[in-house]
Amino acid sequence: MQQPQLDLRVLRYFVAVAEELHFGRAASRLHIAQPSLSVQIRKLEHELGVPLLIRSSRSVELTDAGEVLLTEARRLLSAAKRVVSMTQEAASGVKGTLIVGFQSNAAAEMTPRILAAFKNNHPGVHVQMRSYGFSDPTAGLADGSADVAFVRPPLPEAGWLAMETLFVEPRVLAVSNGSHLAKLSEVSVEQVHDQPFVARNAPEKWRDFWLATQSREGHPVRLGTQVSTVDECFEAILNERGIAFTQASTQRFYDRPGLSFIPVKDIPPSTLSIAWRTDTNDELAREFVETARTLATFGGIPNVTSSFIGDPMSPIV
Amino acid sequence: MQQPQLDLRVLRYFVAVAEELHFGRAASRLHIAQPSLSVQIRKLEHELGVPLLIRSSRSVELTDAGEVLLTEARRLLSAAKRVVSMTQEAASGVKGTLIVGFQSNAAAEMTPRILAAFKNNHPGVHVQMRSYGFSDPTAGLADGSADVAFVRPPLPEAGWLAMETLFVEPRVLAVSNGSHLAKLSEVSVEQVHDQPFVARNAPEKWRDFWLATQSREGHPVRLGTQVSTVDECFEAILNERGIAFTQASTQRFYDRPGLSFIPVKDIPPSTLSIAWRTDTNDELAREFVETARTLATFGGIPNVTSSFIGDPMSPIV
DNA sequence: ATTCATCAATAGGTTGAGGCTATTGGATCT
DNA sequence: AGATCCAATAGCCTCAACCTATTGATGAAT
Repeated sequence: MQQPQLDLRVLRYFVAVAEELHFGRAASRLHIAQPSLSVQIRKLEHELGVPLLIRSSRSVELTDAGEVLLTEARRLLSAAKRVVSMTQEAASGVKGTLIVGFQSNAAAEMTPRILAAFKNNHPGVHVQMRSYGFSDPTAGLADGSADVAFVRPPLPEAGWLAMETLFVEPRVLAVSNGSHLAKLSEVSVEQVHDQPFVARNAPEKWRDFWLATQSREGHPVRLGTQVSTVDECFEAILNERGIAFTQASTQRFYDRPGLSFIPVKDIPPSTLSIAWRTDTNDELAREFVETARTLATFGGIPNVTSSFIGDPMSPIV
Repeated sequence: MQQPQLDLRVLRYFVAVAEELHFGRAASRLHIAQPSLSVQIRKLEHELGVPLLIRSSRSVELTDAGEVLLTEARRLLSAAKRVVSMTQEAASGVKGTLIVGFQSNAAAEMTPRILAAFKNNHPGVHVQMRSYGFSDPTAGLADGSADVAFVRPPLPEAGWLAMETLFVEPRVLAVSNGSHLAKLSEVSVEQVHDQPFVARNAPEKWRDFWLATQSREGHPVRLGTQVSTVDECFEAILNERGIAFTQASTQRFYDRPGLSFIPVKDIPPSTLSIAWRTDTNDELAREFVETARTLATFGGIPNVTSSFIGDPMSPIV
């Protein structure tokens, strides 16, 4: 069976019914007859293969799936409206919108600089940052919900995906202060072979990279809690449900009482890249990448920053 | 004329044409005849009141509006697909998604705590943070693109909007190091009457709050650059295009070489609230608010706490 | 210059999705 | 039991969206 093709009109119908919880009132609000509405809703349920409403001849109520659809339908409908007005605005000269996906601390200290530089060169362009959890290492590129993203390889191979390295930083070990490791000034991977690790709930390749399976010489990993975001990850570590590797910059963004970060001797670093889709030909995305590249090349990462102070951050254009 | 009602099917048609730049090929990809497609696209253009394609008998190309619509249409279509699968998942027991809107530094140091606590109590719920610029002080609540948001009053009055204070913090003055004000350890509003201010590109009430027009005793404001985001704001300040008031926590999140933050004697503080829609009855949003409230009450942040210690910050609603 | 090839637009016919009214049938309240 | 409320069903009708065939415009080739 093929994926059902939603129809916004039907979605509007559904929202009306879900809000009124009464077919008759909803129908009159929509200026159609009640039977037509009943039929449409029934077709919608059939198409989705999911009951959305629990009907009795006395009352109508939403199922759990109905609740979800109500929220999402409203969102989709207002997004649709926005598409219309954005298109109309574009015709009268307004610029566009760029959605920047990221995970955890994005490009660390470089983030605001890149954003500032880009916005400086593109006034009138809306830029929106969106965070993504571990389950999508492409930070929204995969499903098209972001135009450009700060990512950390390895990503799944895909023809439509292009990326460029912005910087590389070491990975460190995050442990709770209660751990006997907390006092060490450095550890090796071997030293933590037997420790339980907090595992990222993510595609295998990416998950394994953060578990550093490559550096364990076949030694199996003891798994602790599964987590989907950085916050959950540190929460788990604080609760002593495991330890984890993370990029060094995390320390500056997520440090909190009870956590220690320890340099690791023999683990490959993490790369922070800027990524985009090659199949969309998005002018704004390209220029964002351009800005990021320039800043990475000449603006450098935190410790290089000082050399950047005398430089008035020359507009890039 | 009423707002045009998009039809996703037509949007798919448009995407096909825009990708192929050829009506015949697009039509065969869509398994319909070329004339039908021509008609539909023409109707779409007419409905939007915007030419999307430049046709000659030899070639087809996109207008600027067409480019925008292509990007947005793709996004909308994949959002629609996601709605379908989310609904279907919901029927088989998976939790939901919560979108948290915010501006600049959200709830400052409290943000990760709230997120961590919420995710801890609701494993399986996807939480996505979305940043918004100054133009929407409701951080996505107004247009339904966020379920719950960290906001800074004053917001426009609206029946569907509810909020609760999480904490209050002083406002400070941000100036470039080059300014003669930079060395002062404190300023009064009167002292900066004649300085040009960076103005937030936002609804009047909000813009005026941040210009502190209330505290200027009728003294008019000299306007500097207009900005839409915090990044732009500080960029403008660095370039000496004006100075600005901002909440104290900004200092800890956006500090960068060249910027100074100065306490202000006689200016009301800024409130950070959690806000949500009352007309959606969103269970997850309610519980997020609950989590935030608990943390604000019992887990307050050290350095901010002092500013509201005397005030038990009675929940509103 | 004339012909040919290509491709979008137009013309005109057909069909089914989505609308309507009238009615049924199940449930609750009196 | 009867009255009332409300969603579902039945059966008809209309028009939007599709089809095929053709036109007309434009660039390339002879």
